[in-house]
Amino acid sequence: MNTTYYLTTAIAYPNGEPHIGHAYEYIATDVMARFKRLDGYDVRFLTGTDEHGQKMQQTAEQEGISPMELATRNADVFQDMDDNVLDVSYDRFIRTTDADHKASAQEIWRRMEAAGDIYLDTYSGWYSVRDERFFADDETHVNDDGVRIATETGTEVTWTEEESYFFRLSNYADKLLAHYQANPDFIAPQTRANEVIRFVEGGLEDLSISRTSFDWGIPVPEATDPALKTDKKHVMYVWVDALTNYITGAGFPDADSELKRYWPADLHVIGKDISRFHCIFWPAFLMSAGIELPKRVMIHGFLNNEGEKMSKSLGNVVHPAGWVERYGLDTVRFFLLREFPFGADGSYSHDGVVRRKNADLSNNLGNLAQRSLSMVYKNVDGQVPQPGELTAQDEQILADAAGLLDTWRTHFEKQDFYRALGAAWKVLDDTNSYFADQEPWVLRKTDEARMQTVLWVTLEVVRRIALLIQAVMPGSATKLLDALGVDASADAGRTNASGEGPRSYAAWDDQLAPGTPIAKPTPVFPRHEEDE
RNA sequence: GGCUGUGUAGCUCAGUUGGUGAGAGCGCACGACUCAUAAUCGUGAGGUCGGCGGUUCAAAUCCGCCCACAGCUACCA
Repeated sequence: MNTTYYLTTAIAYPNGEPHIGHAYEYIATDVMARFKRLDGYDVRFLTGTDEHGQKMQQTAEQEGISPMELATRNADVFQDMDDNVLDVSYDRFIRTTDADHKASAQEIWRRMEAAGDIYLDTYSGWYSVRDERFFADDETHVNDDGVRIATETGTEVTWTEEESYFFRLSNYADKLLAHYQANPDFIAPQTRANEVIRFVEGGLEDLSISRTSFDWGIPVPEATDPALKTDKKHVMYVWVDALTNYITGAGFPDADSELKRYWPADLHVIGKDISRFHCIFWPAFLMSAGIELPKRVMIHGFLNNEGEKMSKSLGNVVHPAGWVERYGLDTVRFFLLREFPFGADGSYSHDGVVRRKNADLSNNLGNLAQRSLSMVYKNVDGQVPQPGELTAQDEQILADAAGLLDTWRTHFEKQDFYRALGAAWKVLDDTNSYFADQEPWVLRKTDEARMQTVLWVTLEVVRRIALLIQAVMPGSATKLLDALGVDASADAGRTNASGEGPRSYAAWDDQLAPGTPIAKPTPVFPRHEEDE
């Protein structure tokens, strides 16, 4: 059995249209999943939607449909984006309304209760009767008439107390800090880890983890401890429910599940807005329930539109489908990972995307493949050339390309797609220099054997690059490998079948065989054309 | 306010434990080539390394202060 690799995206709260920020997270996680599959791991990739909560219930009521109907409609939008727009290779699209998830969430609750970490008390806060929800202190203000109102909705709020179950988060600050210290890669990037650590060092308050004011949620299981009994009907406060999806996806609580081997998760990929929930609440819940902790939480940044936040009011929200239609899926996937470090905020613009597409994809990679394959097609009888004795320059560029897999493995361990791609494109730069320096179009007339060597070396570099970028641009990479005459195997990282065969990383050192037929090449990465 | 971090060529950024005359990519200018998707290759442009002061034989790299910007400062997800 191969080593397992279990990774997840955050589950989306499907109360609106997905935007490019959602796509960013799904694409990055997909690239990670594909890379690991190509590298022979037994991968499980989970994504999905977080469907409970008061807001969903209210929206459904406004629309005159059931919460489940609303949730299904919106979950379908996200799943459709994964399937038909972004080509996300998830293994399961989990919904928090799935039956096995309900059982899972109730079981982790029972275990936290059994650990003595749950008690009954009252939750108090500023409550808006009109909005039927609580507001945090800083979400309210006192208006000119001396009335406290919710800033967001402008409705009056009153100090209200509601029965609620609490989780003894305050007991876990020291344990969490010890865990962070012992596992320096648990939270990345470092700057986010610092924020989390400082926060925990400041002390943790217990957490309200149930509500009675609405019922669109997973029911809190019957208490076993008499002190926890109540007549009121509680549903789980959303974070216990939502976070638990990650273990549901690994078969919890079924001890015999074949999915059990995937836990603990290797990687949770999330946005910076929910780092606290994943780096503090989630590990505390798991510690309480006696479940192993995930190995790493990678926190990515947000995307800005030409330096400005995306917002509906500015009208600059980018929808993934529109981008994919305009630039092409592989360009979008490449751009998002190549343009800025994962973990830092990024800024995108039309010009930026086009620059990457033309300079990196069409010119640097696409044209290198096209010029070398064209020469092979025209001058070597349409088959992979026969290399002769290799010069120091040949050896150098081949060695640089050969080293990329280890470079990628190192960078991917930290989800540093930016540097991984940078390293690959450095080799492409050098290969273009090599090609120009060797002048195979001159050798064609002066030294055909040498020309064949140069072309073979170039094709070998392109083959390795193509193998690597299957993870990032599965469609284009497949075309490239087709053009090189590499036998098809599996599906560019979409499934675990990609871990073997001539297109897997197991075949990294299987050089192109001279004599293999090469078809007449056509450009794999056309330049950007704007239809105006 | 507190905490954390950032501030290096037009743009995006690299710059290990302080030490060859401060770098890359993109964009730009000029030149070369013609196999190739008007692609590619070479050269250049001379940036007080945010500011001031200090430590040192020597600092972008250490210390102090200041300025600017960003993030975090708990229960909407």
